Amino acid sequence: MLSVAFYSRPTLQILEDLIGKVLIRKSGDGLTSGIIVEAEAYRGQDDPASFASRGRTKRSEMLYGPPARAFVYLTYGMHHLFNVVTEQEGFPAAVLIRALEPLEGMALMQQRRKTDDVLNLCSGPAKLCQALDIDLALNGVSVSSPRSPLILIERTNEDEKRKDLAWRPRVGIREGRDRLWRVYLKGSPFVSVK
DNA sequence: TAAGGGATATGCT
DNA sequence: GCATATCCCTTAT
Repeated sequence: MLSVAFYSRPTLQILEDLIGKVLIRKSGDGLTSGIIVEAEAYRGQDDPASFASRGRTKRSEMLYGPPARAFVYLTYGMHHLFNVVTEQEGFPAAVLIRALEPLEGMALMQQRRKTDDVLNLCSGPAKLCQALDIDLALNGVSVSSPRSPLILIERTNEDEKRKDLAWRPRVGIREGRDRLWRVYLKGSPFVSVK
């Protein structure tokens, strides 16, 4: 499992390192997991895309907290977004997980997403929250505790065997209009933005 | 391409 | 208080 130290480093470094890691969600109705193929960084009050750019408010408070905690919020009134808090307590920063390659619990994901299309299960920040049943109830939970319902780990050999990936993790960097720090796994069909 | 929907922050009164 | 604009999206068209 990725340690607190992993999340205490500079956010852009963490951002890149998270590509290829596995996000695991344990819930009452089963286990679901996926390989991170796209993510995006928000760091500091000077980042105009970050909640923190508009000061320390109730909504941005989690960003200022200690690293290795989940920051979940609702956007557009209906979609949950999942971030991992990074850097030292007091410095507002996080990485938004934007897309996963589904790994385990495929049937459960299909049921929650109401589709059988594997490419449509986790190819977006709100889609993956729906597929993994991530909502506000998980806001603030640790992602580096063995007992947590939400953890991140290195890919294991078992995963490699199961997936037999054709591509190797190579990170691409996308510079959007105002989102400068988005990375994705090159060649993956599971990224959210084509 | 647009509509759907709720929480948040801001700017009034 | 209340009104309004905005928000890191998805689905259906």
